[in-house]
Amino acid sequence: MLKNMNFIEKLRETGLRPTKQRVKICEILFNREKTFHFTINDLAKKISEELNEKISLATVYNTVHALQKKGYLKEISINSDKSYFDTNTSVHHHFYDEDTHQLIDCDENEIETVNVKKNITGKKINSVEVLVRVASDNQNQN
Amino acid sequence: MLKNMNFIEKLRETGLRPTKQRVKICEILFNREKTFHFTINDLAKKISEELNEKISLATVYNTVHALQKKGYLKEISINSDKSYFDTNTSVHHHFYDEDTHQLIDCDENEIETVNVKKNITGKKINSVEVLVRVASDNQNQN
DNA sequence: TTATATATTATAATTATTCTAAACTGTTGA
DNA sequence: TCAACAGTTTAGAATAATTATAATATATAA
Repeated sequence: MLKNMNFIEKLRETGLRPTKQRVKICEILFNREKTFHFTINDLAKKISEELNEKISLATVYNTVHALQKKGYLKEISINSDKSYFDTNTSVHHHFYDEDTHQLIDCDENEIETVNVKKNITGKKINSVEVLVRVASDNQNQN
Repeated sequence: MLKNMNFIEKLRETGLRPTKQRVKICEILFNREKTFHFTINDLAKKISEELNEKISLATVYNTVHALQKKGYLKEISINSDKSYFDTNTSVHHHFYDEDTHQLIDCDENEIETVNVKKNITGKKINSVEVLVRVASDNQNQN
């Protein structure tokens, strides 16, 4: 999805009814310049900040999963304890800052194409993704 | 840790009291040829199969986390819904079979060294790991 | 052997997520 | 326009995974 898109039309095209909750969630997720990495909790917090009427947590889960299933959101696994979603749904690589727990997208040219030599018979490769974990260079860290 | 190691001594050296629960868990985890990928659930099940007396689930969590903190186990994130541990603690790459939910270690030579060009000021790279997702090549899959 | 710190245990508490069933809303077509 | 229907939202219950608690047990050092 894209910034300033007509979300009502886009949702309808996608086969999702454009309810006011869904439209609002789409505005929060996709009306921005940069990709957005978030947990359900982050999103719920943002909704309650930006909205007068609240959206039920169950609806937030439903909508995020619906958007994911339709290919507008992608789940990223970093920790087992948190489920991150990414508005950038292309196959791409990430930096993960272990100090701030921030996730940063890599541009295509920032990591060279990964050469996979192994082959598993009867299986095709769906994706090849790199996670680069970084942390403070400071020696005095804990 | 290594197969057929004296776990009592090894635990003591590591600064962990060699209780009979910990020794038993080490035997299950490390007395094997190949690396072991498991969830806490897998491990708890294996314990109850191989052992007459049971080990409390809290102890299983405590022990796995203690071994992880000491560097004998490594956590692998694939899905948010399951927490996998790996007895291979080196930086290495994985194949994940999306059909069977099996995790497979890559040998060093099976994926070429990943060339990371991006640099984040003040941060050092802790690890660079690749996850290759594979699935059945069959067209008739769901 | 005894004192002490650490570990285990059952159970309770917490957290994230999913389920449920009733109320509500968007869409279709008469 | 409006009725009917399917899809959606909602609060709250249910579930699952994990962590906390506090009493009991054990390993270790003196």
